[in-house]
Amino acid sequence: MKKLIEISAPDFDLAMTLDSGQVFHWQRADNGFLGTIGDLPVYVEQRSELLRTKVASASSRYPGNDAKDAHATIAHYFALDHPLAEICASFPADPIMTAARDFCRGLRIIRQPKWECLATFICSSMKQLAHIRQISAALRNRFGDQREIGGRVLHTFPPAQQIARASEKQLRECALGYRAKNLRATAQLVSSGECNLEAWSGLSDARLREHLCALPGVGAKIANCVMLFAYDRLRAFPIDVWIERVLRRHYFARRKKMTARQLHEFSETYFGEHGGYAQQYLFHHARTEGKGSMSKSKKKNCSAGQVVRAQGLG
DNA sequence: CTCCAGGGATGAT
DNA sequence: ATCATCCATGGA
Repeated sequence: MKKLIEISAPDFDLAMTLDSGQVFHWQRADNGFLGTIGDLPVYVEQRSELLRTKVASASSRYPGNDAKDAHATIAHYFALDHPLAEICASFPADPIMTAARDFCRGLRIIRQPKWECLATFICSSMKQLAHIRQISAALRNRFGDQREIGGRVLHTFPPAQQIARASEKQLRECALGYRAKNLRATAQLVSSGECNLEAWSGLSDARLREHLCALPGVGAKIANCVMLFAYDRLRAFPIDVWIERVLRRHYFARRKKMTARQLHEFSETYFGEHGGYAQQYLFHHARTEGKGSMSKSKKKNCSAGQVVRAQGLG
């Protein structure tokens, strides 16, 4: 049996959110998406400002059921409580940011389970989205628990304990390559209790980043992704090659010799208290715009005209 | 500071 | 069918 739950979701674009490179396991099904939220298998589709969701009912994980619990779980996961209008209003008003903001209307930074997010982004290093999806699916299928919904089988993301006792060879069979060692080592730190991801919620941004960067396979970029996508640190500003390109091309077109350090300092101050949202919008816009008819050379010519003036920053 | 391994999908020829 | 390109971390 399934339970149908409707959730009011104004100012939300489900498909864009799930396709913006922050989460990698949702699969299209019927008119919506199938995936897990922690232990809970979920089907979700969007009808304008309404989410129609189905969850397996009478599950042992939801004793006494409650659609109410599932409703809260789903609304929290998709961060429907983030004040999107305020967040967008806090962005700097330059042309690049404004274009990204208009393009990404309804895109939200979701709240992922901490271990799942950390593990997935350790696997993401030097990989493209399509490939990260495959790694995530392979790990789930091999090490996760089965959950059934609507006659389909999904898999939960395997707990740290499960990854910790897998062999490096088994992990490499999930196409992890050199990341297998890092993922396994981090899983062991987490499952042993030496690193308590939940307890880190209480740390300041700077301390949290330090703790994350101390884990094998985690550098500044991945630490910022985990802070943004799992710890609700909306200021965290991950800089990958796409964002670096955006910054150099549009914000520093005239200054050739910006070091990575200078770019970090600029992005931390310039984009403000919701810099992570700004980053996600710039990222998704840059990756998605003109996918289709426009050739590369045309794209280049197009964007060359839109250089943001230095504005006395940095 | 610079250089580079690493590996599989995806795009170009 | 082969070749080039994409990419974060960590160590030399």
